[in-house]
Amino acid sequence: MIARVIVDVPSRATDRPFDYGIPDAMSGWVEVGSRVGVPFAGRVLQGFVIAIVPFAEVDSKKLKPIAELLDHLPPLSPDLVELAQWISDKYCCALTTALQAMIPSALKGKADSVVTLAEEAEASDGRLIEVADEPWLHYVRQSGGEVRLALLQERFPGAAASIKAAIQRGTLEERVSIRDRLAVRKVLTVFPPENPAEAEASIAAASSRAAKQQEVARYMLEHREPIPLAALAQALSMTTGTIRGAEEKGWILIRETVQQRDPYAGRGFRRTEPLSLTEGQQAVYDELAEALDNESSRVFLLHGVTGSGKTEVYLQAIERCLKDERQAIVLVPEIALTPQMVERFKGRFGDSVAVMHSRLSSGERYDEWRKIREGRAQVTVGARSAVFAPFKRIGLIIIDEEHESSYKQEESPKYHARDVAVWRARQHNALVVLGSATPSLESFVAASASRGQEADGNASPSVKRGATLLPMPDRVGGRPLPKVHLIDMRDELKGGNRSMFSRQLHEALLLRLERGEQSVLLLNRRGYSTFVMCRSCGYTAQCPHCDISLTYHQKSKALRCHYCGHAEQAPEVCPSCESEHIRFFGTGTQRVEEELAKLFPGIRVIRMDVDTTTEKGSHEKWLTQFGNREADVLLGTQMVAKGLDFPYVTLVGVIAADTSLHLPDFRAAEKTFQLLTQVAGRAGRHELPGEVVVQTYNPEHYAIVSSQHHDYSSFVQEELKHRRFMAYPPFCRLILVTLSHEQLALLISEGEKLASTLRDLARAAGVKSSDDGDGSRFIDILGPVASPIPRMKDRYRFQCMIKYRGNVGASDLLKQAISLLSGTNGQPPVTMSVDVDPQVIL
DNA sequence: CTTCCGGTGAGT
DNA sequence: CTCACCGGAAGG
Repeated sequence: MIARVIVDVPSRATDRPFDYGIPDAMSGWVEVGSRVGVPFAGRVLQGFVIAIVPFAEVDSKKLKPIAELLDHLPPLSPDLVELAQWISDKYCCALTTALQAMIPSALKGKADSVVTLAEEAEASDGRLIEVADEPWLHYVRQSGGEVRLALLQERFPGAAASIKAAIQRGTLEERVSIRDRLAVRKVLTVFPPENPAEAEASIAAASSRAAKQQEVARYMLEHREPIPLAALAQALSMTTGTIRGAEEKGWILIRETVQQRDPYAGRGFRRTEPLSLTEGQQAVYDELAEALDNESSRVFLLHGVTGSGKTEVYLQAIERCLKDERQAIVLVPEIALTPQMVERFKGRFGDSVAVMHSRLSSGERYDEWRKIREGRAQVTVGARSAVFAPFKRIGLIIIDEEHESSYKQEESPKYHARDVAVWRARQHNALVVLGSATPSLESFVAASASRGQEADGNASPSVKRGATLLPMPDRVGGRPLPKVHLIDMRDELKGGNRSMFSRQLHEALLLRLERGEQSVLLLNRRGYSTFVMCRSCGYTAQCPHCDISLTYHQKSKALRCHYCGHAEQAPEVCPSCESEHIRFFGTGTQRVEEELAKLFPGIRVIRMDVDTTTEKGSHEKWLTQFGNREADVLLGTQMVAKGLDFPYVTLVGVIAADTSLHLPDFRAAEKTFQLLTQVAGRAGRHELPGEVVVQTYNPEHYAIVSSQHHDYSSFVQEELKHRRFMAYPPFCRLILVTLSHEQLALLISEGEKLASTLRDLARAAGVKSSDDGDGSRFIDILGPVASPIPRMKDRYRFQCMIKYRGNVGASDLLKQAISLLSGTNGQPPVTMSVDVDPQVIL
């Protein structure tokens, strides 16, 4: 049989299967989804088997055998391979890129050479025959005649030529293989003896000299449970030597065992029982349960206001799914994946939960992944990439806060977890449940269309239909949504208040301090940043490699570029006009913190932003402190808006609601509405009633007014009008192509070429190029224009936007156009990055 | 994306 | 005749 392999070279030329023979020793082990090492262009590369076929496409002379099989259990299953193919097609990326995205990074092996000293090189007296006095040769001999080539090169940097010569001559034999970045963690573990009766007799017969060793043996006979060597030594306060002594006498066993890194080890999760559901929850649950029983793939949009108890519905639906021996995936936005959230799932489903998020080390993530792969977990809670969890039989995929833009991956493969989930669910006849208090317009339109309640008569036919809307309009326990006060900051200024706190917010904060209640303050950070500006000439510090302002880091007193990492010393005087009035504007949150300290002496503030949460576990630490009421105010950026649930929070303040409103992104209003609604939902979730104060300069804007009244549907009506008028999603779809090159002129001409080729192809396919507003199909190619960041890492950037509606084969046209581009004779080629359904247009 | 290979031209 | 360098094609 022949294995068709995708090699790990992410370029267009190699993005196709290559055939390899399966050696007899591996037959039966190599499967679709296996990870293998294969010879390719004179080296060994990692690859994935995507098919096993009886005949090769090339003649057998060219065919080479697979060099090695990298795992016992294939890391991917045939359904994931199929999914990868869909992703590579839909999101225009190399198949290997999609495949790689599905496995933990610990498994991304790189080729590594091991050199062995050939036997002929040694004479009978042990002296080396060929090159006697090379120091590296002695080193190889000392290491048992075998050593990693990389290590040898590292130890003997000057010996490259002589090592190479030795390999060519055959003195050294080179063997190439793929080494994983990380193996399972092994630990020495003590076991009770195989034959307890025999051991017991032997212990009794032993002299009193080995008292300590006898103690070890008796302990193991009594407890019976395997225990890590180090832990036992500590428990009995002795050294491991004593325990090893007991092993030598045959009283106990010491073996290497695979240790599971459990990031949540030693943390007790209080077991919870299903709560009784409210009427609203029950109705939703019933519908999900029935759909689960039908075992056909469906998509539900669970539109529940904040505090309506969506999580309990998820938990019970999962329970139902598990009873049926099917597994469940829960996706949560990265920043909402708080210990609180994890606790709810661990508390209900215990050890059968695997947790996956970016704050785990790569080893921890690998172990959680294996827990799923080996069938020891039935539920996974994780960020975006958990949609690829290697379960065998998925019954349910839940996407909480489905509107979050973090479900879109910004690097290749630029997939949207929501779309991947829908596709994967179809493979498994599983349900997708999209949950949100503020659904994305795309999902909402898809769900309304299927219900026959047209959200808009002209909703695009390209919008996927067939989602079922499940509304949950009431909060659990009949608690009212918090009252939202809009404060017009223009009036504050007129009234002579130049502080960043309105009088009302000031008073509200004071009241919480008096009552000992807590407040959450949100700084809508987009628009603020930490930059340097000269107050006399207006100079701002720019990155020399990217067209972007440098950010100021207070700790290191340095200026840094976010995009390329360039760093320089912060200047003392303006480099342009030599004025001393150069100012460093700190993060917005820093400024707010300072002002709070000034206005409310003794106030305890926890500040959460990129500066204070980069350290591992810091995020968690702050939230625990706040939960323990060790602070009065939790101040932060978007991360304080999501998923937090603290009973003593009765005030939410939004310092400036509109900083995100006027960004040049068609989703600006939607993002603002979502953020305000989410953060308002943090107040008054328990017994104490909540209050929200929103400061704004645009109190009439529909996004702000709708959020004041918690009125999703009027926001949607208004926003859909704008989107339709401007022909933006969900009334069309977008593909953003970014081109970059060192040379501006070449970049522009290549960009023009791409755009005109695309236009020609579209015309030839008979698709009209403008939107008639009647919902019919069209494809429009905009640009090329300079990207929002026109230069990054010394490369200029231009972009084309493809806007289309209906089944026009847009990505096929694009792929065709890219392949038609005639090289750049002599110059390095223009790099192109394709973003299908981009979330951030900025 | 690397590596290989054949072609060229300068150097021994 | 050898060697370094380059550009283009192939990689199973």
